[in-house]
Amino acid sequence: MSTANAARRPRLEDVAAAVGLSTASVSLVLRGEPGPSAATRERVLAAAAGLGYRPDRTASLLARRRTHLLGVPVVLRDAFRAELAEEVQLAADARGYAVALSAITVAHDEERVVETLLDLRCEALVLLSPELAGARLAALGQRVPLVVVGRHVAPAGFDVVRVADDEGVAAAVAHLAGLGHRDLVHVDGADAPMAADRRAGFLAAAARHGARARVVTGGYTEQDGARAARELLTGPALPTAVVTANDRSAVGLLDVFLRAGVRVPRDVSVVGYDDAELARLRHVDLTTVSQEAGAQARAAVDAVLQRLAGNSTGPADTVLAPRLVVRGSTGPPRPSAET
Amino acid sequence: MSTANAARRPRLEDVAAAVGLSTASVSLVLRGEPGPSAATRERVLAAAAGLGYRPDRTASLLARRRTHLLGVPVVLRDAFRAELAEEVQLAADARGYAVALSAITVAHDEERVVETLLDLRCEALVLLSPELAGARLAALGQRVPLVVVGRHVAPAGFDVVRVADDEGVAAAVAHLAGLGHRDLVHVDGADAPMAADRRAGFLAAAARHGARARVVTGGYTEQDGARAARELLTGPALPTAVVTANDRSAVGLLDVFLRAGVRVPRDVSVVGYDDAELARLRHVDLTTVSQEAGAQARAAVDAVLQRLAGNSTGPADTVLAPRLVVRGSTGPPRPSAET
DNA sequence: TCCCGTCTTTAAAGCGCTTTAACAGGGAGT
DNA sequence: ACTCCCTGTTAAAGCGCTTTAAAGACGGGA
Repeated sequence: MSTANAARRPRLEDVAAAVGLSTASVSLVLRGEPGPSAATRERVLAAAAGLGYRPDRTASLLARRRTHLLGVPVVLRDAFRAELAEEVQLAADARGYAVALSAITVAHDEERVVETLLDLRCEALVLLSPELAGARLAALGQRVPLVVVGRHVAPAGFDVVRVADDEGVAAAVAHLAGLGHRDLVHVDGADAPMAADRRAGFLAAAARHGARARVVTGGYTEQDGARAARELLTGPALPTAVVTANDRSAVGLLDVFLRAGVRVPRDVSVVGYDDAELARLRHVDLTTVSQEAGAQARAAVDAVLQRLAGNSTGPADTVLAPRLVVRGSTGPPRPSAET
Repeated sequence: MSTANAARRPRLEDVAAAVGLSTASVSLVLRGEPGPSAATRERVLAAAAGLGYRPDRTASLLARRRTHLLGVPVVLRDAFRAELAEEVQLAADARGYAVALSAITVAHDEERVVETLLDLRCEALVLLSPELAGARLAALGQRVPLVVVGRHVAPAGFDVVRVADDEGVAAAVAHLAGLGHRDLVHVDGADAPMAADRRAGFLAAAARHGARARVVTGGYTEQDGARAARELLTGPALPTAVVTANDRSAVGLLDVFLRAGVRVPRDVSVVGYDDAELARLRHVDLTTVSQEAGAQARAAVDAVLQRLAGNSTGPADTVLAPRLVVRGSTGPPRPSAET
């Protein structure tokens, strides 16, 4: 207890003093860099543990101009994107990167959150279905390694990872057609990202299967699905099956159907999109198209780390295959409802 | 273009050179500290803007041993806590603090997330309904300013902000009793945080109103509510009203009820808890008890900043008043179901 | 004219870590 | 015995900013 006996956080220097070495050696040992001998390593590690030493990330980062931090703006209210963010954190973790999340809110739009994240010195950004205009994305891509997930946009100075949404919806339609459905409705995602792909996939697939196909304007929230459901209920005749633009919309739609006495899947089959956690809930038990959140997250992290390492061979558009997950919300159409 | 014409990020020194001042002055100006004259300020600001200068947070933090960062572990899958996190970010923002979120996942338990956040040099932590044992919380509170939100735990080296859950449930019961309900069920939160308070509040209030009161084991997820609903449906007689431990549970319960042909609120009234976003959805339209997320978040941020400033007058337990939000899921009991 | 107080500005010493270049101290080779 | 080359270790110079103690500038009162 020389001068300061206040419980100061131990520094590298303290560890060095404890073992009678220089801070340089200790630094090497602690980071597992080659150089120090086995005996030295052991002593240092023991001393560090004894002192309860934890490196000061800030200082370390300042010194090496690296942060090993990935920035991810999140919309906390969107369950699927939150799930995706979680997967990104998992994937980043496995590669030795930490993730800083920052919430997009009314007071903090996407642009501002990006700045916050950059101020935290994130080395790269992972944007989940960003709403930023293409030009803004390109500009941002100039500044920092970037990967855009879940949006069909031409890669320009950044990478894109997404799922072939048209195929996903096509698989859903094929499934319904296989069950005998001939009158399909798509509650679309209006002008949201990927909505166009899903809509096009629906129309093309329905045509291919010779089914009657209608599109109702929807959106990506439960509200939107509920609204579409009310529209369908007041319309002339219910279709035998509905494919929504995402699971949240499907849940809203289901809810309104149930309240109206429409049984699922007896009266109407419903297919969602995303395979979000809520689709997996036993009481919802929604047939849906999996976006393979884990795979997308891993691909995104890999892409951005490649770019960070400078091994990026030009902007890449990675398109993963979706996967139909059949659950209890789909079944054969009611005989009376056919033709 | 002397040596490095690579687009290096401008430093404080560059700004200083541009205006012919020292870095010290520039630093003062940029932080709005008193000292520099108005004329100087203007010149510096102009130069900084011209160069597109952005301070290096890492270096700044290293130098002043402050980060102005609040750490918040989040469970992204829990919509209400995510909403709370969002409110915390808003509140922190208003007070000049940034928020670092880190996701609690299967691979990253609460304890580990806390370490991650501390490594990022968060100055204080805001824990939203943490699951850590009381002793661990106390230990953590020794290390770093801490506030626990939404958990009824004795403050010990940290502050607690919560809502009077027993009162909230009591208000719900009073509302139902006022409508004429005499046969109530509480689908509780099992052993989750605050569940005991809500359960006790329910029993006490029901007794006060002379209503028949039953408690069914539930939990905080849709699954739990759905399970409880199935249990009620197979039981002897449905109650005329159900109070759940939270909104998610209520939604699961509603869903199962609807599928079983039970109409809400005609056959059964349902009250949730939290006033999460999903309760507000038009098609759910759930009567619920607001936890005043915004107020809790603000109180939490204030408490932890006080503690950080050292003005904390001992551990505080701030208990806010809940507020009943009446929506469409409650109504008078069916005449036939009375008595 | 000189001294002093007020208002600005700055030199320089860190913050805690990384990294580079250089330096001991031994064998091995000649 | 001498040089060469390892291997292991370290002194010292930063990283980009903040902060402190002190120096300048300037005007007013004695």
